Amino acid sequence: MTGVVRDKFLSGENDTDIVMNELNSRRLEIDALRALSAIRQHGGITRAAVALGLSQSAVSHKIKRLEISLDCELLGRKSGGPMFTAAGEDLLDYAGRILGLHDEALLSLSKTPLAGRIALGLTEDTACTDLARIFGRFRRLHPNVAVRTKVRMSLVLRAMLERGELDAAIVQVFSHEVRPKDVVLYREDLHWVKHPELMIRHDGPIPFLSFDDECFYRQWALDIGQEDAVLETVFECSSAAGIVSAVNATMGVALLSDRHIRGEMQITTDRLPPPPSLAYVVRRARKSRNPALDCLVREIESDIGRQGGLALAG
Amino acid sequence: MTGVVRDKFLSGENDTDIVMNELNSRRLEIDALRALSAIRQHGGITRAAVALGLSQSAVSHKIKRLEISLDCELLGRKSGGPMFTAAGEDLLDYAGRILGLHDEALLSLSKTPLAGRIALGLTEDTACTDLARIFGRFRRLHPNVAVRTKVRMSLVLRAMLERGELDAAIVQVFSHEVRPKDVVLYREDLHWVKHPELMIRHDGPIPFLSFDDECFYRQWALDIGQEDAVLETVFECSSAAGIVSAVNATMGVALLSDRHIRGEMQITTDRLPPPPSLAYVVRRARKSRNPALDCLVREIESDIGRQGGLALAG
DNA sequence: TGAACTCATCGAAATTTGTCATGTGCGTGT
DNA sequence: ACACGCACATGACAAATTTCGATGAGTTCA
Repeated sequence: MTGVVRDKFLSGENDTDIVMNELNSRRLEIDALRALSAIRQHGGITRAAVALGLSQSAVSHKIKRLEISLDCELLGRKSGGPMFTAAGEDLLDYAGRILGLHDEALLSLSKTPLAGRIALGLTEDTACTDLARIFGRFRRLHPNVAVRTKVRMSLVLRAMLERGELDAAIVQVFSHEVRPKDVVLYREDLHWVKHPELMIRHDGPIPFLSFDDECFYRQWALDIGQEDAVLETVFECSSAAGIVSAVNATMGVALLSDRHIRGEMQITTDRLPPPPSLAYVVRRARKSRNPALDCLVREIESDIGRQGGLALAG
Repeated sequence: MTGVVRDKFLSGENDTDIVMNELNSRRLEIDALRALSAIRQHGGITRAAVALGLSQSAVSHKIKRLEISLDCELLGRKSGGPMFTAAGEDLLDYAGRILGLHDEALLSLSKTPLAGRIALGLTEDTACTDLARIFGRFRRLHPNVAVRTKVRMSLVLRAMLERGELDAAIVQVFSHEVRPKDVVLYREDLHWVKHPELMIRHDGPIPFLSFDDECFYRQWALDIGQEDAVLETVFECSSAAGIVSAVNATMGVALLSDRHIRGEMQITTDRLPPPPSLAYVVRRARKSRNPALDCLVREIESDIGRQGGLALAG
C-alpha cells in the first residue's frame, strides 16, 4: 500500500506519529511468507533462494521486511542455535495456513484449465513402474494436456534435455551430480557383484561385464578401470537382464544396483573402489515453464512418496 | 515477484509462453483482497476507496489485477445485476479467511504493545450502555492505553471533534448525514408521540414538548415548526424522562425514538411531517491515526454486533 | 438533454522489490 | 595465526509495480 492521500493529513505531525503511520500500514507479503516457508524447507536462505528462483539477497530482504512489519526477529542468527525464533515458528504456522488458503483460492477459482504439451523422457526401468499409473491418472484429470513420453537411457535423455527436445525427464544421476532444481525421487546404491564361484585373481585384470555405451555409469567404471588397469571388459549388453545372466554364468564382475541383485550373487569389494550412489531425479529443461508440467511433477513427487525425509536437492 | 533471473531463460520464446509465465507468477495481493472485501462492505469501488484511503483508480486497478491473476471476472458489471459474480463471491469467502489469519498473525506476533491515549466522547444515553463493559475490557487487555471519556450531547461532541479535542466520539446523526468514514453502530427511528387523550386541533399551533438547546434534532423540529408555524413549544427539558412524563401528562406532542416510547403513548402523524431517522456512529477526528483507537473501534463495532446486515456508511 | 455518479483507462510519478557488489561473521584446515 | 569457503546482511541502484490525477465511457434520473 503506497497511498499518498492519507499522508496529506500528517503534515505538521511529530516523529512519533510518523512511526505510527508505518505501523498502520503493516502487511505481510504473500511471497515473503512463501520465502519463509522455503527457508524452513530447504534449510537456509541461500538454498531457498535457488528453489524460488530469486537471489539470496532478495530473500534476505523479504525476511527483513517481514521482521520490520512485525517488529520482531524471525530467524535465529546465533551460530549453533535454532534457525528460527519462537516468533518465527509461530509465523511459519500462520504462513502455512495463509499460503494453503491462497493457493487453494488460486486453484479453485482460476478458470484456465490445465492445457499444453509435456515432452517427458523416461528410462526403461522407470517406464515399467508405477509411473505409468501416475501418468494415466494425470491424463484422466487433465484431458487437455498432451503428454508425450520417450523411453531412452539416462545419458540420451540428458542430452535431449540440453537440446530442448524434452521438457523434463526422469533420469539417473550420481548423487553428487544432483542439481538444486532437481526433484529427487529416490536413491540407489550400486554394488560390485559376482557369482560366488568366480575367483578374482590377485593380479591382472578383472573381467568386467559392461552395459553398453549408453549406460551412464559404465563410463565411470571404465574410467577407474583405465586408471588402474584393473578392469577388462569381457562382455557388453544393454539390458540388465543380460548382465544378470552373465554374472550368474560366472563370466565376470558387474556393477549393479540393489534392484538387480538376485539369487546367489555376491557383493564384492576386492581390489575395487566403492561405487558411487545414484539418484533418480525429475530434471527439467531450462525452458520448461509450464503449469501442466509443474502439476505433473508435483503428482510424481507426491506419489513416489518420499515422506519428506530426503532432501529435495543437494 | 519481479524476478529477473528466471526471465533470462525466456528470450526467444513466443507469446504463448509469455502468457504462461504470467500465470506461473500468479499471486493474490493481501491488499487487493482487502479492497475486494471493502467493496462488499461499502457497496462500491468509490466508497471502498475512500474507506481505504486510496484513490478510486487504485482500487479499480487492484481488482483488475486479481481478475488477471485468476483469469476470471469478480465484479458483475451489468446494470441492475449483482455486484459480484459467483467467482467474486467465492473469492470473498477466501479473502475473509486469509485476511483473518493475516491480521491475527500481525496482532499476535507484533511485539509492539498497544499504547497511547484516546480521548473519546460519548452521549449520556450511550454512556449508560454496554459500552462501559467494552471499555473496561479494553483497559484490561491494553493497560498501556489511556482512555479518557467525556460525556456530552451530540452537538457538543461534534464541535469538539472539529476542534481536535477528541480523537473520536459516539454521536447521533441523521441518517443522511452519515459520512463514509463513520462506523454505523445502529439506527433509530424517531416518531411524533402523544398521549391518546390529547386532542390535536385541526388549526392553530400544536403544543410541542422540546428537549433543550443541546438536542441536535430539536433544531430540525423547530425549523419545520417555524416554516409552517405548526409547533408551539410549551415545555423544555433536557432529559428524555422529563419529556416522557410530559407526554403522559397530555401536555403535548414530542419527538422520541423507539427506545423512549412506552406505556400508553401513541404515535401520530396528524399535520406533522415524517421525522428523519437517526444513526449512532463512531466518528473520528481527522487527525486520529492511532492503532489503539483502531483497535477500540473494532472492538466496539464487533461488540455492538451489527451482524453485517447494515451498511457501514452512506 | 444535462447533471450526477460510477468505474475503466492512460500517462506519469511515486514506491517497492530485486540484483549485484561487497561486507561481516563463523567454522575448518594447515 | 592465517587462509579459505560458506552463509547471510547491507548498500546503491536498476527494474518492476502501484498509485495518482485526469479523462473517457456508461448509466440513471429529473
